[in-house]
Amino acid sequence: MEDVVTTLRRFNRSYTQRIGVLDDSFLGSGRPLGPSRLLFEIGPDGAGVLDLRARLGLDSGYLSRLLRQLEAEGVVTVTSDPDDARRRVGTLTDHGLGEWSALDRKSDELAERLVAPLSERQRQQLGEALATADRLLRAATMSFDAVDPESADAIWALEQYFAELDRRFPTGFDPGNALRGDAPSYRSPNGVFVVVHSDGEPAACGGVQRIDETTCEIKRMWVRAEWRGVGLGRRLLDHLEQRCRELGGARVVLDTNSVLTEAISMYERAGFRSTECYNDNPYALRWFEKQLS
Amino acid sequence: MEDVVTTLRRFNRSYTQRIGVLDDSFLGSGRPLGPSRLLFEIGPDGAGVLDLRARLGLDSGYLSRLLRQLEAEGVVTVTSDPDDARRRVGTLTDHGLGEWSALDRKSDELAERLVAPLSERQRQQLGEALATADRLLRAATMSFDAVDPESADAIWALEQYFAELDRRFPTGFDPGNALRGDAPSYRSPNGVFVVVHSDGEPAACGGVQRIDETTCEIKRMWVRAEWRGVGLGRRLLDHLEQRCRELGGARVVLDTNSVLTEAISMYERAGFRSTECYNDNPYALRWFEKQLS
DNA sequence: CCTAATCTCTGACTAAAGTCAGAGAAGCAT
DNA sequence: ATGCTTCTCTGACTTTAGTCAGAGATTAGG
Repeated sequence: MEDVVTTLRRFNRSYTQRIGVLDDSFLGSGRPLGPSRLLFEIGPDGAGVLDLRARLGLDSGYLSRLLRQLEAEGVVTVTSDPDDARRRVGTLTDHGLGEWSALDRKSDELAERLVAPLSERQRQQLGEALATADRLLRAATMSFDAVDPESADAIWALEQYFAELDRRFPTGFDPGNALRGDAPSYRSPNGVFVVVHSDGEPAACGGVQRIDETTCEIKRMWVRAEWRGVGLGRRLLDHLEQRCRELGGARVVLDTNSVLTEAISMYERAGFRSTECYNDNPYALRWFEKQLS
Repeated sequence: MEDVVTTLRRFNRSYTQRIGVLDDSFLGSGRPLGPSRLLFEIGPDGAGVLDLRARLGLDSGYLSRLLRQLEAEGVVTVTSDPDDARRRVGTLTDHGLGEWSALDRKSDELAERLVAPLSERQRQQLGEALATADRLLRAATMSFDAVDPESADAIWALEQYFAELDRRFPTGFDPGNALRGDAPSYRSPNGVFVVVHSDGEPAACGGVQRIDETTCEIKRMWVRAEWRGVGLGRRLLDHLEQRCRELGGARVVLDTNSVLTEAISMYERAGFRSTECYNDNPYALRWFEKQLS
């Protein structure tokens, strides 16, 4: 069995040679790759310039110029962001929307032409293989970001987590004022709140707080449903353990509820051992600890 | 189940965003992408300039300049091709070989880093998915080329075919002078010989010759062992049928031997029906025909 | 209010990635 | 030998894809 690095490199070489045709949809449009990519990325919903910079990896000066160009061509409108006048928002004109659709259609056609020689069964196999590869490569390229516990992403993730607990606990779950009240616990110097991002979208979260001289507690671990099954929970757990070490913790504890069976399984596999009740959390039925080396 | 075009386009977008890191192996080498790609493509075995042009899609003028640049840097040597003094061959100097190795190693490291967050099982899954996708995309992008039956690729493919028949026939197979003697039959205006290429390498072959006013015969159909299982035989058969139509045939015939069971299966699935013996081929035991619409 | 940070824009510029025309040499067929 | 095709190379040039500096406006925090 060949190793994945070799396979990946071979695939990459072969794929980029072939898939250039998908990236050629701008040809014939009278517009080079850069402005075409930008037009496509603005899309029917429009996009903030700061976001476009991040997504396309472009310098603000260059992006500004490209936008001016597209404006001059009558395909894009640039306005100030109502929430922050320093920022700009790009939207497509009607003409721009027509050009966007033409690009989209052409890309569809090019992709269709690429797979046309394959039988129906092969197309299905290809689709499945690509979906698997996509999922795993996305899973491999997530970023683990320490964020403020009251930031938009943190709030959103916690709301999802609490809603799930409410659904799964027999008597429901009432977070009370945990969202805002507990926030300081997860800020420096005695805590941290981590959101895992995939393409800028929150995929998981978890918090660590120091509870005494040698002990840290992991709380609020949650993985978005669509990202379960790719080992993200385990990686987040490992990451949070490392955060505990960085906070000076020699031991890490956590509590959980018996209905969260897959989480308990994961903790045990990660070396957590049952321990005595260490807090008065009304929803906790199991308590775990682990010595950090 | 989502369709493969949508999946492919999504994969493409996500993949090209991430895989840019693999293409960054030239960074820090003091050399931009173009010359780095060329150096890599010349490789430890060297390469002909005409071949490099095809592979990299570059203008001869620009390629000449890049080679001059690499020569000046002492990493490449350019000499005339001994077989044709108009052509050039590029080879790596010892210094160039060192730089090639460094590039190769760095690409390995970047790929390794990309998949590092995945578990062993996930890496295996990713490898399998990529291998499947690679294989199918390669299968989808083969070229069906009419070639001279005495060209190098045609000769090579036929030699492989004959060797396989020799192995599979109980009493062996002796082609006699078929290689050269039959060649005129597969040339315009009454015949054609097709080699299927994948990345410039022969993957399959087959010939069509007109045998009377309304009938063409398909012969010499062969698929390379490593390309079996992706429907290439069937596509070649369809292609050769089309070639028959282009030669004015309303009916197509072929002969085969009973031990070639998978071929017989394919013909039957493709609408060929058993017919009476139409020739004196000592190795043929089954004869098929099909009306072309 | 003040200060620092953030975002966009414009001036000025560079490097990279090429294209096209045409010349010279080599190869092939008649 | 002649004429045509093929390949590379050089001159001359253009477009694309940017980078960096710094100014002006806005926002946030103390």
